[in-house]
Amino acid sequence: MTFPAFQQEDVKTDISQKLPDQQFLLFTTKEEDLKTAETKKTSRIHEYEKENTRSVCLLEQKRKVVSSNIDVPPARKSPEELDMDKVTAAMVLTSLSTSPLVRSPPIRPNESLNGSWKEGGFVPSSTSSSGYWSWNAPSDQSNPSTPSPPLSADSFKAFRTPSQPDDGIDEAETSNLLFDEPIPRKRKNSMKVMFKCLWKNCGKVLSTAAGIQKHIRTIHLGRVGESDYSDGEEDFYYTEIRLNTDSVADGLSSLSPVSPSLASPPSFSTQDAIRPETSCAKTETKLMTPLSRSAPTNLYLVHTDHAYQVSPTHNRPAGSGEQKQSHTVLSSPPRVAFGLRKPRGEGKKCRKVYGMENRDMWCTACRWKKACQRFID
DNA sequence: ACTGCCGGGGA
DNA sequence: TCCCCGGCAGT
Repeated sequence: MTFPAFQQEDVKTDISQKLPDQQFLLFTTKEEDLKTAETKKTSRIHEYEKENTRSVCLLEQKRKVVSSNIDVPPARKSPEELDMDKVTAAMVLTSLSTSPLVRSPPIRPNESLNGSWKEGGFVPSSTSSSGYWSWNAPSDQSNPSTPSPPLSADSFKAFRTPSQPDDGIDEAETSNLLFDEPIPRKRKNSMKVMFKCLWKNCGKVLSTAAGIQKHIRTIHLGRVGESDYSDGEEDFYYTEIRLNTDSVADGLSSLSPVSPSLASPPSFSTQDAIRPETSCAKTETKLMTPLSRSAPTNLYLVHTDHAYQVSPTHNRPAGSGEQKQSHTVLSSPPRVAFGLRKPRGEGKKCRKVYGMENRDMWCTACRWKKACQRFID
């Protein structure tokens, strides 16, 4: 019987994303279960990305392959393992039935079409000891050196080894959701309101507004001790989504980040925001020091629109004396942490407008190599 | 390489 | 205070 095996495996995989490690340990009995789940998830994510670029025609082919694989017998297990897995599955299913997140968001459909989003693919950080799960880090973490083979029906077949009977079902269904095709096997179709964190490369989805606010405060704003404090502005950074409880992926695809700059409300200039983003993501999985946690550059950039400035220097007037501090006070990532240097102005300045030959037409500041006062950004 | 501009220093 | 410029960082 294949289906139970699929369920328990799949569930365990999802659980590994949704619960802190300590809790997850309650549900699993073996360390290799953790590893297997992680590995599978990673490769599945990889596969999903590829899949999105595929045509509907290919999907049809794939579904055939998948359906033929559903009957493949599951990996052989000893009777004890099976019993243990049954117990595990029962516990997990019971737990999930009360959990807001039934399925993890395996992919955001447009992600593969956009480089900057792709950079922050979903990778479960189940190895984190911080107690949070998150999607972060580049998606090709699974195998950076070897690109995935071009996808064909054959490659799908190869991908679905008998030890992974779950992937076929899971993926076929996700494909249906992504491409808005009728779903053969319907689960209950209740809608659920979730809240998605819109901080770039985060995408955390929680069931309550309070939860997402707390997430933003603790993870992105670094307000650890003041969990109940709210300045009322977090709602700029999460969005309400409605989704089928049988697939979070569907919900996420419905709010697909058409353009990263549009989708992420704190619309930082992307160049400035992307790099710090990775460091921000890292802080979730690493030991959080006050410095590393509190000052992704995007926070610095945000503060012009919102009061999210966390940097201790945020009350200073723009200008004097900040640059050197970022070098001397901070030891590790020298500048990325605090975007202390004022973002370079986009517009043309006197130098560009008048040229070097008309230097006398420049504003005083430009002549003195100071911040232009005539063409202020 | 070009550009914007911070930080420092001379007059 | 005015003015200049070395040097850093973004494009």
